[in-house]
Amino acid sequence: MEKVLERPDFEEAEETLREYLRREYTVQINGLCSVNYQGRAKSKLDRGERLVIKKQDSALLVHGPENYQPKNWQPEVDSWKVENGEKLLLTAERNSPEEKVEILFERIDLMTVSQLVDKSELKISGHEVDIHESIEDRPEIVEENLRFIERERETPAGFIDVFARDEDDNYVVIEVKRNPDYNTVLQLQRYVEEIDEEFKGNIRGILVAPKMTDKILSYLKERDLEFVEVDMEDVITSYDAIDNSQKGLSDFSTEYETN
Amino acid sequence: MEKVLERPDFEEAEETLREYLRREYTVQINGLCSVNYQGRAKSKLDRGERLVIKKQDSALLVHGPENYQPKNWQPEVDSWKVENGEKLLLTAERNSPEEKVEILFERIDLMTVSQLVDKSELKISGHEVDIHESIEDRPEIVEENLRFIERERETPAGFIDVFARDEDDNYVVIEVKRNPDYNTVLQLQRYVEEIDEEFKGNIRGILVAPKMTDKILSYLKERDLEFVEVDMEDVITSYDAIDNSQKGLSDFSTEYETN
DNA sequence: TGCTTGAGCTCGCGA
DNA sequence: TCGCGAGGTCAAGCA
Repeated sequence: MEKVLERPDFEEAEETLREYLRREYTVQINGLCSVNYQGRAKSKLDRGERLVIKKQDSALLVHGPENYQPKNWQPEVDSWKVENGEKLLLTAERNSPEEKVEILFERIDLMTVSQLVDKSELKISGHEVDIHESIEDRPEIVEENLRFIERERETPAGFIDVFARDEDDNYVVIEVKRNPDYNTVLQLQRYVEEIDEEFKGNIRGILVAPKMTDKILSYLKERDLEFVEVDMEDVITSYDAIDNSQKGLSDFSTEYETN
Repeated sequence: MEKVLERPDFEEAEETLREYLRREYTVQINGLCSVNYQGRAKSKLDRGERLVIKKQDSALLVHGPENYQPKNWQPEVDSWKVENGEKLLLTAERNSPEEKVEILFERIDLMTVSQLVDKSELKISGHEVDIHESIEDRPEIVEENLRFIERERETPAGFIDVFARDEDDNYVVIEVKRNPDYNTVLQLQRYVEEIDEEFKGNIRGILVAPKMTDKILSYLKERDLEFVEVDMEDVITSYDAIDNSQKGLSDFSTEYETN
């Protein structure tokens, strides 16, 4: 840690901010503050104890004691301002869109400065594209004897995810969605209509998704469309587990229930 | 701050976690760690310096040095586990959906515990509902001599935001969207068709939004639908600005450009 | 509890 | 730079 200041006065806090409120540094501030935002919308947050974080790309987060999401934020700040009077006012502005966050500190409990070094990229599997690749590798996930014709086939209504033929040579339009909704159904319907225009015959439409609700299923049935559930277990690529030098530690562990 | 531990060893860190890894406490950890996630998807994040936050509602955030969003997280953790070996392994699980985040610390630079008190609610204006209320109060924002008939009118295609008549007694279907897209256009079209079924005559469809793109505008025109831009300034309610005991401080201030 | 929808969405990709 | 779509979306509101 570059700096750890407990209960700094505003002079010290101001000075520290002036020095480290640029890129390269991560600044964390625990303190009592109120926050105003104006830009795409407008918000006001009265005094409360919060954790303010300025990241190294000038992202600003104001986290309350609860929730995944911050109460206020700014994805990328263009310019900072520090004003020290009876209270300490930190202003973060950005230009596009034009917006501003003002944080007025009445008390600072802790201010830390650090330079986080993190070159690792998050490797993640289970996105929509991974479903695509899975069914491309193994079309039988969707249906036995399914043959691929084309991927990303263009129609006037947009791009069809997968275009195929089944074992009876029917054309099959496949739409892949991780989180399907009503619009997905309408879109699939439009694709089927387009293909029907082009080829006539018995055109099948299949929605491939890892989960489904009864309501969407009924929308599909109303339109003579089909649903095939894909198991995400089949889709997710396996990574090496965390270094397993930790194995056998379970004896030392204790579980805590949170309420 | 309840505790501020610089460079604690794993014994001390483990002990602190066991004591404070329950609700009511906010725990912040700066350290070198790697993170595995498995649940709705699967991810692996190699070693790097990060800020780990456990909030008072048991939300877990793993923030890297950049970005608004955390690299890994868990919205609400049901059970925690701490294992101390060569490294310190923190496991957070939740039941629905079933998923797990494992954080393996190789070094802890700072660990702090606090209890944030924040009873203030965020007051925010500029949501879609605020646009609704504005045009309900002052229909002339959309068009002169527009008369309001009904809000949330049900049709087989869904609920119409605002149903009205213009000065020539034409029926007007209004769809309000903060962030309009192609689906918005299709939806409006379906509403107009439904109303046309019911009433016949000249049915107008208006999309009311604070912003618009050329593409969506052309979709609208293709379907003989209209667009009215609403100024968010007219929509946003004014709150009291931050306490202005700070006025006149600008002389002391300095601006910093972030690269 | 499950489903639907908006979000100051954010973020990444592609034109 | 803008537009589009996905997200481990989250979170609120309502049935």
